[in-house]
Parts: sequence; C-alpha cells; structure tokens
Amino acid sequence: MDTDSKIDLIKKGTLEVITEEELKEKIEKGNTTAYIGYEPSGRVHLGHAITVQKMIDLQKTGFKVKILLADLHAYLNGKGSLEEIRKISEYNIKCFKALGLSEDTEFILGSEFQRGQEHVNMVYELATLTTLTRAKRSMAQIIRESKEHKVAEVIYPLLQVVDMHVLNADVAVGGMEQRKIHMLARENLPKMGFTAPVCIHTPLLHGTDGSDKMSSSKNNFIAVDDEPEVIKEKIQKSFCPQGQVKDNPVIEIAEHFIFPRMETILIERPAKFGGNLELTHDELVKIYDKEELHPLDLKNAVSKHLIEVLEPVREYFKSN
RNA sequence: CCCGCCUUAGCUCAAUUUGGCAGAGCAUCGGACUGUAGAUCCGAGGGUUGCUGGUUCAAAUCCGGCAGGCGGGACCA
Repeated sequence: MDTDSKIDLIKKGTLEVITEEELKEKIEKGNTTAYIGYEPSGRVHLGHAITVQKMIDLQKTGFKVKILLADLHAYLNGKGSLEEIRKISEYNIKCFKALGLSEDTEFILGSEFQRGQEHVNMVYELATLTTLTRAKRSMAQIIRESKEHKVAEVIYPLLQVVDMHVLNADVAVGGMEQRKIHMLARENLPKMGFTAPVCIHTPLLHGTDGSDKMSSSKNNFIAVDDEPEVIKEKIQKSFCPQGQVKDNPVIEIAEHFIFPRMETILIERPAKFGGNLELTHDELVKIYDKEELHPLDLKNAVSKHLIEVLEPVREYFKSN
C-alpha cells in the first residue's frame, strides 16, 4: 500500500484528520503508534465499534495500536470504584478483541502508569498552562451529568493529554466528543517540549432513540455482543422517520457497519410494496430521501445484515 | 471553626406554614393509531421522603445527632 492509499483508508468514514500533512510525515517516517482510550463501560456498543474499526484500519496501514482502558478516567468521572471499573475493563478487552483487532494490539490499564511520579509531575505542569475554563469546556460532552462539579472533572483532560505523550502516540483517535481535549493536547504538549499527536475524529453515532449520542447509560445502544433477537428488537424500536436521511440512526448503522463490508445491501420487500431491491449506499440514500423506501423495509434489511456483521463477535464469545 | 438554607420516584419538583392515605410533569413500560420508530391519545408500574435517635394514637412535616450539597461569615503571621 502506498502512502496515499494508506491516507485514504485512514480518512475513510472520519470527520477530520488534524492534520493530513502531519499524518503523511508520520507514515513516511514509519514505526508509528496509534492510540485510543476508552472509559471501561458496562456494554461495548456500536459507538465504540466505529472507533475500533478505525484502529483496525490503522493496523492495516502499519500502525502499532495501543488501547488504553481508562479506568482512572472513569473513576475521575464518577463511574465507580477503581476495583469495579477494572473488572469491567476485562470484559471490554474481550469485546475489542472480538471486533477483530490483531494479535499484537497492546491493551494498557490506565491506573498502572498514570499515578507514577513522572506522570503526575507532567499533569501538574500542564495544569499551570491550562485555564480552568478551557479544561471545563473540553469536558462538556464527556462529563457525567451532575450539578456537583468535582475538581476531578478538570484533572481528567490533563491526564489524557499526558497519556498521549507517555504512550508515545503519533496518532490519537476518538469520537468528536474528544475533539476539545485533543486540541488542548495539540496546543500544550509542544509548550512542554513534546510532539503533539495527529488527531483523528470519527462521527458520533446517534442513539437508537434518535438522541445525539449512543451511550450505555441511556439504554439507546446496540451492544456488539447482543443476541440476534435483541438486535432485531432494538432496530425495530429505533427512531426512523420516513424520508429523513440526516441524523437517522438506522441509516447510520448501514453506513458505518454494512457498506464498508459490501457494495450493496439487499432489501427484501413484499411484492405488494414493490419487491426486492439491491442498493448501493448512494442509491439507498437517494431512494430513502424520496420516500420510496419504507422505514420498516429498511429496518428489516439493516437488522439482518447487522446481525451477520456482528456474528464473529458472538462466535468469539462462545469460544473464549 | 461559626451561622443560614437545602436533601422527597430515574430526573425536575409539589405536599412542611396548620402532623392525618406522599402527588405532578418529564422519563420508563404496555395498549390504540399509523405497513417502522417518533408525535398524539389511553393506561400501568415506579418510594427505606439522605441516615439515625426521639416526641406523638399518628411524622416528609416537630425536636436532637450525623452525612452530603449550596450560600455567607470568621481566620489570614
């Protein structure tokens, strides 16, 4: 694969790469590392899977992938005791592996290195460079909802910025909610004499209820290890206005999980409603926009295909 | 350290004045209506009233203690 096709693959399905020029330099330099951090979560869902797929793309282009199980971050975000969170992270690692990351993926537990002297000193230094407003703003889409704002809330982004340096990340990946923390890193790591990573942001998947973000706490997710009946039921219950492509979770699932794996989707439809259709992504969008495809037919097709796409995950769980 | 206010369903809050079956909105679940979902109707579930001790026939309500939150004061070589 040449550099340009690597960049194309990396960019595919993302909202932004900051910056593409730097990415090119990194690739040409070689021996590169890509990093992403996840707060351990009770269920690993399609929102997580979008970024995991991107890490797999990065592996295909020669990146070493490090996945941070950000237990300390989750702790700072009020998700429970470190003990409880660590336990969940074991399950998360299993989910990530089941999604197809290669054998040499490195999984790192945050609390095992983030409390060391060197790390803490860097956090303090960064604290002197970062305004309180900026730190709080960077957490707007990440912090657990609460009126009782804790100091932990502003330590969180600082810790994350230092992680990027310590984990030697050439590239940092995250959903768009991570953008402001990433920008903080790009601005402040150089001030500390370090190199800031290239930042890659993926779109956030809407919840099945149509809300802005799929999230395990809101029960609007499809888990990667959900059983076929559950997937079918959740898609059946999903928000899906007729003729509306924008912000439509069912369309998004097709875009992010079906079309990357196949050129066309087969839509099975009773003859009285027009019979079967086989559509490319662009055709699907066009025909749905014109209200020539009924949401229920779309849902049936998407659940059938999604169930197939996630089959390897369920298989992995059966044998591991 | 001192003073005041607050803590009730998953969430936001009523009911405290005058002790008398703990309610509403939103959310959740179910039904109706749509060839999906949502919206809209209709219905249901949901509670250790922060914890604890007391007064009382009876306490969310009154009294004491504790915890947490918010605000103020004091201290400031």
